[in-house]
Amino acid sequence: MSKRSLEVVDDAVVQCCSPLASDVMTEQEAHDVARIFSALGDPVRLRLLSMIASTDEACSCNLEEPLGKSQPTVSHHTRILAEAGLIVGERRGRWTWWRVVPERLDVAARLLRP
Amino acid sequence: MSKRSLEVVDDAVVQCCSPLASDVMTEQEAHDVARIFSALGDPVRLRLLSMIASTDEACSCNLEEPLGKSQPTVSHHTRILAEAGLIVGERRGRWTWWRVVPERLDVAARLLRP
DNA sequence: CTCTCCCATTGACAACCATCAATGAGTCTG
DNA sequence: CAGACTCATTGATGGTTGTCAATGGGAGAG
Repeated sequence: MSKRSLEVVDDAVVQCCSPLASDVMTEQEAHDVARIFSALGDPVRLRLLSMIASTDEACSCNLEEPLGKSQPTVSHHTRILAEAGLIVGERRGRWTWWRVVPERLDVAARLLRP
Repeated sequence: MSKRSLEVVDDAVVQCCSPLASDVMTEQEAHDVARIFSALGDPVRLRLLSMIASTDEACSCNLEEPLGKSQPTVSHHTRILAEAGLIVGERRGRWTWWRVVPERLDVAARLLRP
């Protein structure tokens, strides 16, 4: 992992500053949280989430038109948001009803301001 | 934009539920915030940010090795974080010193829990 | 001035992603 | 059952992104 340490010389004396804790955030940890943030990292998904959050429950029939995106595209984005745990969908009759998962949003929010 | 409205029938009567406010979040607004979140949506950048945040200031000399990424890659990621306004870099002598911008993190955090 | 060191930029490439048309899988209505 | 409707899946395509080797541009040391 650290190829430099194979060299014989002691590099410590030429360090410019104190070393950082190498695992402030684990790779695994970072990978998990990154999935939440990258789900939020798309304008269409942000508006989608914002629409769902603006009501208790939102059905897909109302999402497609104001977004100006096709039905497969909206379905694609809702899936990504759902896989990130940010929303959950319930099939009730013909329509699927979506609502946000506030606890999941808090996971991300707590990381931004501990 | 709304092809369906070309049909003569009045679709309003068959709506499954009450319409959503179409601009809960503006397209422009979503576009701006998405840049913050997509900057956070990468595991390497998250660890990078976490390392910088763990000290008052971090110089690049300490970032490359614990990340296990090449120097151009680290430079690439710091630039994206900087363009999103999440960190600022100051060239001081040979080294560049990075620090986080807490206000910018709050912009994102406030969106997650108003 | 020259040499070394740190960082940014460029170029290239593979992997991933957003988008939509077409199609499929269920569900309600008549 | 038959037709209409809602949503998911597939396939294809153009665009974006993460990564590194190679190179460039300044800043400090000698």
